[in-house]
Amino acid sequence: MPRSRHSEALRAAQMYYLQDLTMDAIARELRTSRSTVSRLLSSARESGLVQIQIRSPLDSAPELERMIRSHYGVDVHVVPVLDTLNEAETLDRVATQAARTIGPLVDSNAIIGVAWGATISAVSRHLTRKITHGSTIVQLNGAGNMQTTGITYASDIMRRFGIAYGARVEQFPVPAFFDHASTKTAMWNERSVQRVLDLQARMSIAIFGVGSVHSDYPSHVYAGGYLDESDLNLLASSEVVGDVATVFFRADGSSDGITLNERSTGPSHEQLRQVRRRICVVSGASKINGLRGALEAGLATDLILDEATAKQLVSFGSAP
Amino acid sequence: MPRSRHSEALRAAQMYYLQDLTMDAIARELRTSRSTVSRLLSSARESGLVQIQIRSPLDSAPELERMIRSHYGVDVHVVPVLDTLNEAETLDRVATQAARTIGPLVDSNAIIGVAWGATISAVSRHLTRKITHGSTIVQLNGAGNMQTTGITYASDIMRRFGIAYGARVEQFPVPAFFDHASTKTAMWNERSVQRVLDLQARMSIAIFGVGSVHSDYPSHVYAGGYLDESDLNLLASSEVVGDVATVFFRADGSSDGITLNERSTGPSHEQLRQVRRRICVVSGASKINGLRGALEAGLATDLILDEATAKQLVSFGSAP
DNA sequence: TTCCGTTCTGCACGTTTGTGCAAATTGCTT
DNA sequence: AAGCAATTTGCACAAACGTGCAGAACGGAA
Repeated sequence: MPRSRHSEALRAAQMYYLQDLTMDAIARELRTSRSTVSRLLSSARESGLVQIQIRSPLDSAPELERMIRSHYGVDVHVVPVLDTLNEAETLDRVATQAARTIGPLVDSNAIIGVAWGATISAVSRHLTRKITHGSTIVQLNGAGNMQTTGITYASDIMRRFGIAYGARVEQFPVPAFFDHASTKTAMWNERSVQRVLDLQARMSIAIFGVGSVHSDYPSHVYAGGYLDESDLNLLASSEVVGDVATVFFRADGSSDGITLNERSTGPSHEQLRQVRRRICVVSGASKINGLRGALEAGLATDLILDEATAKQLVSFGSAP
Repeated sequence: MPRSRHSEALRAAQMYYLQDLTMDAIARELRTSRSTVSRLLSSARESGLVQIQIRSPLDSAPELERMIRSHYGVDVHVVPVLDTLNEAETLDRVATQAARTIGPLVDSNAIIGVAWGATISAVSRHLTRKITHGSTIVQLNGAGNMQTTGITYASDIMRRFGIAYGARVEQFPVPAFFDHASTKTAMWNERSVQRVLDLQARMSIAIFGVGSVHSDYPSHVYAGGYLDESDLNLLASSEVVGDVATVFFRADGSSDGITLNERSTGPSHEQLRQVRRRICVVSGASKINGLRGALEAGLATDLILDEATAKQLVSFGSAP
């Protein structure tokens, strides 16, 4: 972090990536050891000084991407992963690639809405740093539940985003679901809450996963003590297939008349669709139902998902 | 270039650069050998699929860059090079970095004006591929001289630019200087020439070096049989310090009354200054006089130069 | 100044990556 | 179908790279 180290890292990065010198040659010019140069380059990469991106010309994008793109109208990034890998490993790789894909989209003065959940948590752990000015990270939905405040879990995610982009972090200190819709109405008039809602209304980027009701690997929302027995029955009887930021929808993307949403703290689908860039990260084919619903609802503009799930999506999609 | 190889390269690049797998792991997933993966990655880099760039946040840009930027109002990229290296090696490194710096600036449908000379020739040899559509490379000034047509030399440069960006190439088949201004006037009315002039008028990017009269290592223009004895005397008596694309200027940037310019085929300074992005590449401190003149004339918006020359520029600049 | 905790450095080693070469494959021609 | 030239592959080796560790350098606090 000291100034001269930073500028040495810049020099080293220029020589390595722009002039194709070996670390050895750079070490000699910088009068230091090769291992130091290796470390300088690591830090240049980590601090976002070196940006590596992959631009796949649309016309050479694989079949899979083209089909999903044309069917759902989203910008799609399929993460190549062997179908045989376990869920945890797949998640890790999707998250790594998602973090790197998001990086270039973040700009100065952006307001970035971030949901919480296993997927986004994994993404937050792989973010690479990029210096921006005046950016804000805003939490999309409350995280408290009946047993715990859930605050640390969600706030760790938020904090990691904040650090990566040098952004201010705005938490949303409310439960995930209110017990009574009237409490929500009351809270929504509180000025502290309104500040957060106002930021959400001005988001330029939203980042979220999806929850799926019939997932082998149930989302936090369905398993973590956020909903009680009667709530779960309610979901079943409303034909809910999944959620985005704790707001539920059916297979056709509709969400009207799902009473639980009146007690949820996430942004309504209508509001979410106002956001210019809405990035959905999905790992694991068991989320396919939730994912399809979210896409039908038009919640995402960008979709990052593993190859196996992408294949599922296409095989369903071709016979609607 | 075959389709499947291209998409294998894309997969490999995603796994390597976006998921941090080793080549070994990628080889296993792709059911091929590690060396093939190594080659796939090379081709992904060469074909411009992988873009590596270095974004130096302005506030941490080294002293040197800030001073030049504020003094001359150009966007400057100082290439770190030991002051002790010989000219040829310095040129090679400046050219490599220049080529990589130019890459990201080239877009589809761009019209790119390219001058010729030792510096730009070196740059052309280091270009990395980037696929664009509908771009055009247009030669800025004629290359013929009294002994040879100069065509192959200049056209090699042009061709390399064309290949790198998948662009159409428009040569400018005229001598560097006419013997008589009247011939130029006549030629300028030819439709074949007008097509080129029209393209030049619509350039979005211009790329050029500078010639310097008092360079140890004189430019092609001053040594290559383009000018005769009396021309050189003419330059001396007009206090010319250098040229850009065979159009001459004095130390203060002025070029009025330099009669040789009336016979030159390069774009007038006035015309050049219309171009949105004007990239000047300079290697070697002996070009300092020409460079200062070019900057005074406001010919460049972007300057790429080696560190030693940058230091010279600053030390002059601070005592104008 | 001396002490101690922290950060940085270079070494040595193991890992990862690039590349010349011969064999295998591909694509085209006859 | 067979032949041939051009390309691609895997091997084996050499070059380049990352990192744990011990010692050096640094930066306060006493």
